[in-house]
Amino acid sequence: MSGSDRRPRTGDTDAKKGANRRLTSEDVARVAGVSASAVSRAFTPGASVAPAKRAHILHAARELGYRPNVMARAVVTRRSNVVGLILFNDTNRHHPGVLLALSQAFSKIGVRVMLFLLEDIAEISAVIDHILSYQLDGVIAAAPIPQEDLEHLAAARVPLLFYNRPGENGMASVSCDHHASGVLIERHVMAVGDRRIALIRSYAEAFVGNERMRGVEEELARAGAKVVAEYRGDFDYDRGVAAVVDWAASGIDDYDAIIAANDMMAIGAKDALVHKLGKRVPEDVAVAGFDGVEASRWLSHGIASVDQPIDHMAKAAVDMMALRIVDEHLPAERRLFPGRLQRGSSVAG
Amino acid sequence: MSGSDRRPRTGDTDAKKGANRRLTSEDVARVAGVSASAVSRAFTPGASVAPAKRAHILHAARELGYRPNVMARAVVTRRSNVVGLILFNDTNRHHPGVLLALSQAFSKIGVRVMLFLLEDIAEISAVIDHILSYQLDGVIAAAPIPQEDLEHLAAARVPLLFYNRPGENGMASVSCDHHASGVLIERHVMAVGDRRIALIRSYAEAFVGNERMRGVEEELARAGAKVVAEYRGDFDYDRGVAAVVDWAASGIDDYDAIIAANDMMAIGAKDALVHKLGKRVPEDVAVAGFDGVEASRWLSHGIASVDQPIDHMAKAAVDMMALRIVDEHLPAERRLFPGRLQRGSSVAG
DNA sequence: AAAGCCTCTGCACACGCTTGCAATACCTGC
DNA sequence: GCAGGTATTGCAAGCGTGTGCAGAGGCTTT
Repeated sequence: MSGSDRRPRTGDTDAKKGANRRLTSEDVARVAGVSASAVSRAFTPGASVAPAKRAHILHAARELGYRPNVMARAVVTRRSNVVGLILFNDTNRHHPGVLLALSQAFSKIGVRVMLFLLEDIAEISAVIDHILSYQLDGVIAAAPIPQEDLEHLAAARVPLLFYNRPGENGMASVSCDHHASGVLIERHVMAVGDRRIALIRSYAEAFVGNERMRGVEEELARAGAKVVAEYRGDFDYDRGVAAVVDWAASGIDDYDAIIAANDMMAIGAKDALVHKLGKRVPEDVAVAGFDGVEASRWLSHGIASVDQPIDHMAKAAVDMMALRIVDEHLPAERRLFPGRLQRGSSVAG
Repeated sequence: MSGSDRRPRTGDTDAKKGANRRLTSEDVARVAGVSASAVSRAFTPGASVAPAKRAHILHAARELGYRPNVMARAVVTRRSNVVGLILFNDTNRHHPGVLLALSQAFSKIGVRVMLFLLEDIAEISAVIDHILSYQLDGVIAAAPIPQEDLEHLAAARVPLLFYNRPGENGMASVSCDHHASGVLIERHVMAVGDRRIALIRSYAEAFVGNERMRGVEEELARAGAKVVAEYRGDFDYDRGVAAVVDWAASGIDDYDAIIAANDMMAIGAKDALVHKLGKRVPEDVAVAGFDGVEASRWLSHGIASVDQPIDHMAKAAVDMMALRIVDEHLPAERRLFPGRLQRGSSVAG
């Protein structure tokens, strides 16, 4: 039958500029003997098309290899089905599960992710600019956003959701309760009798690290324990090592527990204690961290930590975003998830 | 021909449905007292606009907070400035640097990345479908792609580039020379006198793992060393542990070196040797892996490995992709990068 | 048999942008 | 002063899709 003749771009009926046209709904329409509108409706769930005709059209489309052009659709519907994800590169490096969880949760509801991995906080304004140009449906930010850019996003009515960040001015957020996690880990450390605590902080602007340490310090003060050493790190393994080495160089060695702002630094500290100072963990010094990353559970580490329920968090973030995309007047919710204590051989008991 | 009477259904020039319109080039045009075309040209580098007028327009645009709608632009120019990145989730988990390097290299040339993190290989066809719908400018795949989908991509003229994969049928690819890396690490292990080798492989479909092991085995045979144990793993730490535990359970303990298909498994194997069997590394058994991941260099691990020059590879991949996007007839190149030996305390010497 | 109703369908326009083309302005030389 | 050239500019026709509206049937009701 000449009807099923596969002729994607020859000039039989129209002689268009066939040169490099892509397949369009009109091509399918011609083949299926319907209008372009019908094709559009066939691809729109719930649209008004006779079931038989829809099947026929979809068949023809498949035959030709046609797929609706999402960009064009986005122009008219003003919905791209793409969200932006802003992450610091070290979030991914220190906790790869976050990206994975978010990406997959979005994938499940058919939303695509445009990734913005920041190396430097200074890039953020440029990134927001791109996001606005791309008319993304929403943005999940695991990074601080300058006031000015917040306003731009608001003006463009792009729903914004903070992940593991405070929802400044009542903005929506999904976060682990890092303060509570700090309290939790400190109690765990105290429970085995350690009272002279050394702290390895994150850099000063890191919300997550600060909250954790705030929790630790409050609980520690409440229980009458003492901070005998402090170090400002940056979430990296190397800084954990450096902390312990520096303390030793300064003659500080009267701590009986180290609490680091994340697992990577905790592991670094533990490694330095064991391999540089020849101490035993946990007998001489206990070590604890946060995040419950994979490496923290390795046989050689066994770091006591506080896990983040990232799968639940990701699901919540994605659900919330989906709702806010549909209804922009939805009140901004702030969801907080409790961390879970992960025991480890780095703290006795 | 009463066609010249174009009345877009608005009574006046303004008074549009202001409700939820976004800012358009026409808005800027009105304010700046020019046509929409002029606005478009002002935003197009190299377009023909008087410099003074361009400045004026850009100023007005900034004042209003206008940004060109990239989706609309993409519809007409057929270029979205977005590429798709297909990765297995475990690539990111085991080697987070890859995503980072690629993402940042693209960012530098103003190209955005749409991320597809696969959990299961079965998802890939659906992903390709999405990619085609989104009319992405190109795709970098660090995963195998079924023949059928390759054809779809080719039909849509979407440039495809394999990353750390064979460029099947002469397709473009950027890859580390994993076979050579295998030879390299095996020589390194042999150099310290170890001749009874135990291998921890990846799963059977993993190209990277297979190539590495092929290199190892060739070199090993050439030098007259022997494979005394084998285990099929999957790139995960746990499988490294399991390999050693399983061998012990089967009474196999005459190997003097373990070579694993990646660092994570090497670390697992080393941890099991030390913490489960009470052996010493490297005195009793040497351990080596591949990738040179951060954790491999930690004090407690010190895994001998072969590093991939991922920054160079990423840059090459991005450059190549950029060229292929501009010129679709560019011959498919296959670039191979040599790995670099990373010494570690897990292999004596 | 006429009226009423529901289900489908195509037309035409909109979405926000780019770009070929023709028209205008400006400048040069004579 | 004018012809000829160049640098800008606006017009209008797309790009590929969604969708309100009106019309066409088909079916039930009276």
